[in-house]
Amino acid sequence: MALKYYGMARVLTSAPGTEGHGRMAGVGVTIQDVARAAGVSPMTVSHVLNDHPHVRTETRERVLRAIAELDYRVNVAARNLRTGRTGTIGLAVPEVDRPYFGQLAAAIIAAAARHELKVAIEQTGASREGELDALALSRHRLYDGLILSTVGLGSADTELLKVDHPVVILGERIFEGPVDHVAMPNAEGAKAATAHLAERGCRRIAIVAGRTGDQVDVSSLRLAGYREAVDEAGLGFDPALVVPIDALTMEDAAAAARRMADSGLVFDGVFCVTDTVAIGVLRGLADRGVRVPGAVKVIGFDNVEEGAYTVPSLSSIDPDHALMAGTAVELLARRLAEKGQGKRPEVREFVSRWSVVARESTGG
Amino acid sequence: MALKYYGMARVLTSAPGTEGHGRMAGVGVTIQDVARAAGVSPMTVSHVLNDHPHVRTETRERVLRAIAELDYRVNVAARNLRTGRTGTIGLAVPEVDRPYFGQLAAAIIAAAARHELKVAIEQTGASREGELDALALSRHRLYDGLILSTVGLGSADTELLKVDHPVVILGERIFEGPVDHVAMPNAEGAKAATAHLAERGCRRIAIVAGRTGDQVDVSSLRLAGYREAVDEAGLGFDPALVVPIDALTMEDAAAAARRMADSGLVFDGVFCVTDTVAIGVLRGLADRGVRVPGAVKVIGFDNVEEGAYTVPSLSSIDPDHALMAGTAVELLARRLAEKGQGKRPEVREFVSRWSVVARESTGG
DNA sequence: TTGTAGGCGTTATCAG
DNA sequence: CTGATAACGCCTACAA
Repeated sequence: MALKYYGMARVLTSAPGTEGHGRMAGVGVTIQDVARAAGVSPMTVSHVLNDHPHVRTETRERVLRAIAELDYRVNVAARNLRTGRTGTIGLAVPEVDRPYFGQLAAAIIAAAARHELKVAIEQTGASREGELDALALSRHRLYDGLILSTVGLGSADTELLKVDHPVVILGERIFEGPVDHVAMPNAEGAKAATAHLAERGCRRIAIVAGRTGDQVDVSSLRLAGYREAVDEAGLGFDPALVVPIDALTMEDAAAAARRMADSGLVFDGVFCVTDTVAIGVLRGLADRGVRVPGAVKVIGFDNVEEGAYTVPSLSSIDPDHALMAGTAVELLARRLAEKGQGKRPEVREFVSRWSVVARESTGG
Repeated sequence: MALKYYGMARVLTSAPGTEGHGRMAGVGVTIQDVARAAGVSPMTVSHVLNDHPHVRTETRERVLRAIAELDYRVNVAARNLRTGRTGTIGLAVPEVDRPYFGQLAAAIIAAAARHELKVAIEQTGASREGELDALALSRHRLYDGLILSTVGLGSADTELLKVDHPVVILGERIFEGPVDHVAMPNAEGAKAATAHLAERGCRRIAIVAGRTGDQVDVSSLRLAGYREAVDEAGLGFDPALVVPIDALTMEDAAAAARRMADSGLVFDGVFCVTDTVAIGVLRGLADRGVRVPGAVKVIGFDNVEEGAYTVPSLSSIDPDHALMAGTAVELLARRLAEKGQGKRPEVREFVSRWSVVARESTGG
């Protein structure tokens, strides 16, 4: 279907300019050099660098001047070694190129900045090993702590989470885990989404979800909410309306929707376990000429930004990302502060709030 | 338009389990401890760690056993300090939550992994200061090198790029810059996109672009390509068809499209400077009941994954992200290898290839 | 094949 | 208010 013409790649190289790359400022300048230039001891420079209070203003200014002149930069590695901290937290997500995780990462970065923490993003590839790798990395003292957006780890892996640095699990809930976690209102949100479809008149509501294994993955948790809502609405649960897909991607979702339409399955509503899935479903239904919301109503979960711009625009459950991100960072920062104070307080769990965002896809 | 109901957030805390968080393995274990346990010198352990060849297999095994038993982890900070390298490159992008940059980041991470490099993602907020910050950070020796996706820096800032670590500029082209860069085929791609619209019968082709300032920003470069195509197709350039938006976001783009429809502007094709913009435009046109591709044809630039799933699906220019990402990392890795060898070879420039991806939005 | 000495650049501690 | 001393944990260079 997609037609392509090609243009050529090209590589150009140019000779080094005569302006020359002379001496680069700031290379290898140490705190010692600054101290010498300012006529003080290295310690004093360090004090200035770290905003210690007991430095005469005049001395401080002399030091700052020397720093500027020499274009001095602290060597972070040395500081990290000495202090045992890096000022960086890790964020492990399945894939940065999925809208939801991209938006989550942005929110976490913003929240971390408020705590003067930097964020390094790891990709776990949505696999158990990837997640374990991320855990290992922070054990290498690369990060002061880790925010882990799990999908691969299950309740069975709780032992592995007993590491010596703070970890906050984000997204799913690992029951009885030994670490803090920030969870989505998975069941409640899914229930609300499904109920919303029922209110809008749907009687045969399908759910498109990932294959459910462990009971703590998104799909299982949201499927549970779906079932509750279906029961409460008195619609009766029909297994044929549960449509499994291999990966929660637009591609798989679109294919599933086409199959649903082709198979003659009767349905007038679809709860998609994720907005990404919903976008795929919208596309799949369009491929078969199924009108949304006329013939079928669709709702997703995550309230991804793109959802406001699809045609029709996508109804969704908003789990308040900013709140989740902020809380995750907050919990981690608190643990970091507790470090060394020997405190070993209770495990904290935060379940975010949710809201139904009704847009065109449910006849909003 | 968007209706909301709310659910409540809740915080649960549980007492610390009696299973206890006893002694955590691996805390503060150093190479010395391992050496002692294995009955060798610390150096031997280091040799094993770094896969040096001259270690007897039996010794190596003894060491590995000790490492496993003590759950030893190298202290990365110490290693970095000693070696002067971090094994991490920085990637500075405007925002991770824009589809294009998320997908770019994923590609870079994959490419870097092939060179055994880790990637730390910085957000510059699409501002000049943000980009300068990223440059400064790597000067702090936090990263071995930096891939910088510029939008804020202009030709005037080339001086600032003369830093002591490798930098590769990605995306736009900074003319005569002293650093390597990987550029998009901006003008050529834009020209091809516009020509594609003309071939499909469009006579009044509009362009939605950011306000053009410096001549090296995406919008200016792509606008230039647009003009060329319009000229070559003999359509005549009409300034009224150049629609400026403040930010290259879906929101601004949708608003612009609505204004275009409302104002009575006559147009039958739209070249959007970016896929994100195009998605917004599709939405804006839908808001006004303008049929795509019936009444107006639309094409974007970037070939973002989402484009295949919009309704109608979005035609675009594919600049081959994987190739660009791979090349950027390749160039950086080469510079890293050259480091210390005193080589100061010519500046390299790579312009990616492009292809037209024709989908429904241009009547594909 | 293994081990010894020394220092990478910084800051905690404590003394002046 | 300022500074001397001593690590932090590892690896390069060389010696045994």
